[in-house]
Amino acid sequence: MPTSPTRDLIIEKADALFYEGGFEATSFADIAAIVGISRGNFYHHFKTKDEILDAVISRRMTRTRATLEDWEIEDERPRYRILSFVHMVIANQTEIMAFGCPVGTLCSELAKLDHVSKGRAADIFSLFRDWLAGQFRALGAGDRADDLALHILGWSQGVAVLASAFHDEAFIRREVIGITTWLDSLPNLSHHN
Amino acid sequence: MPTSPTRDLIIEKADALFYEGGFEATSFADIAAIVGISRGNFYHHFKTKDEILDAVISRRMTRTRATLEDWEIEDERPRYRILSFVHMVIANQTEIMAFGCPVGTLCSELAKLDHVSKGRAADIFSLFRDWLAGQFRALGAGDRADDLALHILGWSQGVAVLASAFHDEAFIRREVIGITTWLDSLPNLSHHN
DNA sequence: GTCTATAGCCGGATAGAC
DNA sequence: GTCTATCCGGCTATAGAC
Repeated sequence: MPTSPTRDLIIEKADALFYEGGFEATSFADIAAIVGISRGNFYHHFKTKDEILDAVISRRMTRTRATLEDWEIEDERPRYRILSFVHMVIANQTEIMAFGCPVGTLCSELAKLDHVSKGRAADIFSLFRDWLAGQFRALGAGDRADDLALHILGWSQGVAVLASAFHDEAFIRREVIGITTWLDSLPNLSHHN
Repeated sequence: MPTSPTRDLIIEKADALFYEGGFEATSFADIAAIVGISRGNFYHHFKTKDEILDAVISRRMTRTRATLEDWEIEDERPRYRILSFVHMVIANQTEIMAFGCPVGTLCSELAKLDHVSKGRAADIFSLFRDWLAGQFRALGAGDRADDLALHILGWSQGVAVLASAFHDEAFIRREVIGITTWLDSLPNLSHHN
């Protein structure tokens, strides 16, 4: 896969525009205008709009992996690693209240479009899911680890959807406290990690 | 507001198409084709696409109110009324796994489009929210009633998002059991209603 | 690698006959 | 109330000059 500064800039700007305005509603002209190139030049880098989407998803996958690694480096205790995930909804609350979760809303849109890349979008969710399951396993959750991972992933998605619909910061904070309490109350898991 | 069989049919079909394919991705031609009328005739009933969206949201509001009334008639015990809400995600699991929640996905899309009707879409959520809060008040939740309503609404939204991303029926069932258990474990609430 | 110009299509919206 | 015909604009995508 070729790489160039212009290409990278296109992907970066497209990523933001797809998040803020949706994939379908974002046109080549929109991206070209923000990047500062002509529409014609665009096609030197990407032949179709789907190719850009693919590159955007790949970018998000790479960045997600990097974030997960950062969280692992920041704290070796699984409980705090999981809380790093949970606190994302507070760290990004302004964007979430405006545009929802970038992963959840992309999956929802691509599902309705029945787009070929809808599975790849869900793969971003899987990165979080598998990583969270790993942390729950480290906490001694055993076979329940994946269920717990899915549960906390879904919880955060619900927070994002309602935060966007109601623009309610207090709700976000309450739910984050709720998740933290839930985490500490899990039976048979160590409360000291 | 005028009413006619054709107009009603347009709204009904548009409602389904907006849900299954998204608002923006659904064209006048798509709706006209399914309704069985010409595009020109369309404009006799609706002057703009936004007018159709408005009518669709109104239809959903009306139908939601009717559903809430049905749940009240079916059982006078608040706990079972709340469970009627919760079991929607199982009753509609096929559609939810394919297209997500009709309310949540519409709110997400309109938020990104910064559409004038995004607030009206969120009003559908408010119908559920206020009704649920009423049930929690009847359970003796007092000031916490609205928080609990938002919590369970968000929970169901998270289930819908992940059910659609992962197409996982077992996950839906587990979460419904989880909500039921949570409901029964709420402190200071009667467990017999 | 970047540009201009343009093709070709489909979107929403309108006019006017029947 | 329903139709056909049509306009206009924006969209994706292409061709070809520089």
